[in-house]
Amino acid sequence: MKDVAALAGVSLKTVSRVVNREAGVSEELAARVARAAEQLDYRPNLTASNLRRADQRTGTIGLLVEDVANEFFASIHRGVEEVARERGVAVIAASLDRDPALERDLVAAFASRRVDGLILTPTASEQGYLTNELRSGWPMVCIDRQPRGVDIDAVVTDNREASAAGVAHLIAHGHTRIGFIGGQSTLSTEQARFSGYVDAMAKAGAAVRPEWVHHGAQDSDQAREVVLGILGQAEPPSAIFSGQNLITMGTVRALRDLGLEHRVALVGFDDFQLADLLDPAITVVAQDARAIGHLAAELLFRRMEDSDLLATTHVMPCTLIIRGSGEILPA
Amino acid sequence: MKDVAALAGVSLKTVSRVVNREAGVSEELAARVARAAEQLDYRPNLTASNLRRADQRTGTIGLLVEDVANEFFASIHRGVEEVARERGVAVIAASLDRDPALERDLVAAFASRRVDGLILTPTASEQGYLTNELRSGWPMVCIDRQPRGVDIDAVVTDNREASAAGVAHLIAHGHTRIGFIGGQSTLSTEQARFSGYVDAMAKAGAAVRPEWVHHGAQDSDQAREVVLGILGQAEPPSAIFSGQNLITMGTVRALRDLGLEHRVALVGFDDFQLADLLDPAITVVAQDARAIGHLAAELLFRRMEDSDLLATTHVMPCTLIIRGSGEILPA
DNA sequence: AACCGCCCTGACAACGTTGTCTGAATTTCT
DNA sequence: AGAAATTCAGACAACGTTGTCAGGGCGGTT
Repeated sequence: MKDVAALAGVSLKTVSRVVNREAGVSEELAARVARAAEQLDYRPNLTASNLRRADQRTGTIGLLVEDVANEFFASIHRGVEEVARERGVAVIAASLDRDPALERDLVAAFASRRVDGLILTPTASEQGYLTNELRSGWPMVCIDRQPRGVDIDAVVTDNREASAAGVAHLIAHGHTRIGFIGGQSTLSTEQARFSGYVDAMAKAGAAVRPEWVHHGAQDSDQAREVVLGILGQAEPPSAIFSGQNLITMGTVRALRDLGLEHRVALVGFDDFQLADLLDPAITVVAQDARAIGHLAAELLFRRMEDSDLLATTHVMPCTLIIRGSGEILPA
Repeated sequence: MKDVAALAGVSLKTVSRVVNREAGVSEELAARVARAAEQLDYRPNLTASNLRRADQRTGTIGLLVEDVANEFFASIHRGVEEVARERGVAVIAASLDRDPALERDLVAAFASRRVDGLILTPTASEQGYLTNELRSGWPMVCIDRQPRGVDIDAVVTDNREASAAGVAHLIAHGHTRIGFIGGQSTLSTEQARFSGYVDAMAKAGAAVRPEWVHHGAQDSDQAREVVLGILGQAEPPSAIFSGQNLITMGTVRALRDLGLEHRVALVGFDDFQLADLLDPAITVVAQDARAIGHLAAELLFRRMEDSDLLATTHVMPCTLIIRGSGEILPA
């Protein structure tokens, strides 16, 4: 900037004014400065400008998800990006990999970077450590899972009800022997999805058999192993409800391995690409990940403008997509 | 920091020393400062520290891909993140959506943010606009596509050869009537993949029939329409080579629509989830997206340490994954 | 002709941090 | 015991930018 000022023969402040399109610089001078900037290939230093600037905005928001490569979270990322882009805001994203320690580290790292706001997928068992940051007015929105120990805006799905609806769908097709394969059980989503399963089973007077229930599958392969075990029992379930997209994929693989894909019914939580092209096509309870990203970002920006808003929890609708696997009748 | 210094009864510089774990502060004093920082919930301001710091590093790198929600690019993102995380570096990612203007805007935005380096998926027809940035020593690595008009490190696949191998696989199974469905033809990858198709066809003495070739499919749905048109011709091809993952999915849908999925052979470029569970399972020429991300990030960091390195192009291996759809014999 | 006000422009301090240098206290050496 | 070396701490300027304020020129009004 100093060089530009020298070349244009003006003061630093005038260059600053031109760069920021502030009023009160004669056109002629502005053109001269612009030419000089062009010539020197000048790029304003946003980090320095934020340091001094009144609003202290870095034009950056943070996004912490479980895994940027998981299509559910990648779609959320995309949704967030679309809203941020309209405002010229950049998105720093990172994956938490279900590691509670990483959650705190990355939150601290983002705080150091002074991101203007944070969209967080709660991973640790509770988020009390955020109290100070919140009190200082750092805008924050949680997605997918309800935060614990703090009062933050959240965009979630009614996992319990959606899960119950999925299980009820199986029951409506005559199943009572229904297994449940869930992910990491410390996550509120998993707990809620299991509760929904229990609710639906209870309502139908069906027994929840512990040997048909598994918690803590970490990935597709583990889920596959678990399902193989469950279906290998003397009295296997006639249908399975799976708690997450990767688990559903593992379940599909297990059913294929056993040649049971047309005999055992399956409803999965979360949609995934090509679910409709499998044979049978997979019936799922689907969340609209991109919409979740949109809403979370909108809420975050709203909160950045007005920090006094009350924290509210937004429940996103979930839809049951009927495709075939969930309509297989019991033998 | 001022407050921490006051509370601990030391100077600013001493706090700085403790925060940065510089040698030369007595343990006792360091503990006192640490306590004060803890008490005030102090978070160092990384942007301010970068301003003054000698190396001028922001601890941030930029990643520009076509779409963060596309599983190929999401996996690259993940690979980049893994390498960056080891170094405490954050990744700002954004989607270009094949928009050349956006490419320039986002590069400028990242330059303003002073990201330490940039990983770019070239989208515009040429990257000459980067010359100045490069001369100033801004580390940069291109992925997926060869940049044009500038000399930059690149991590690419030998699309031409890989594509030729895929087509040759179809030819080896007796096909000579092979269609090609490609994406946006301004991209070097698309051109190379088409060239590979032409190579393989020529080598086998098979005719490239323009009515079996389509360029510029933008997404899965468009690809589906195109394939429906091509297979509806009086003399349709007996096999299809598709140039990209979304196009392959669209092609699969079209084949299903026509009930031809077991009659018309298909080999796709790029792997995708569940390709092995479709019926038939889809034979693909696969790139290892995560490995591409790893390598690109490694190269970027290497270049950040030593800016005099010669720009080199790294060609990643590609593997033909045989699953069924590519082994369907012509009628 | 003197005054007022407006329009431009620039000087200067400040943002939160770190690099450099200086100095005081302590230890080690002769 | 005195000199030299070492350790630890702080004062100050600087990073690249913007907010504040002061001032110079110019046109219009009385």
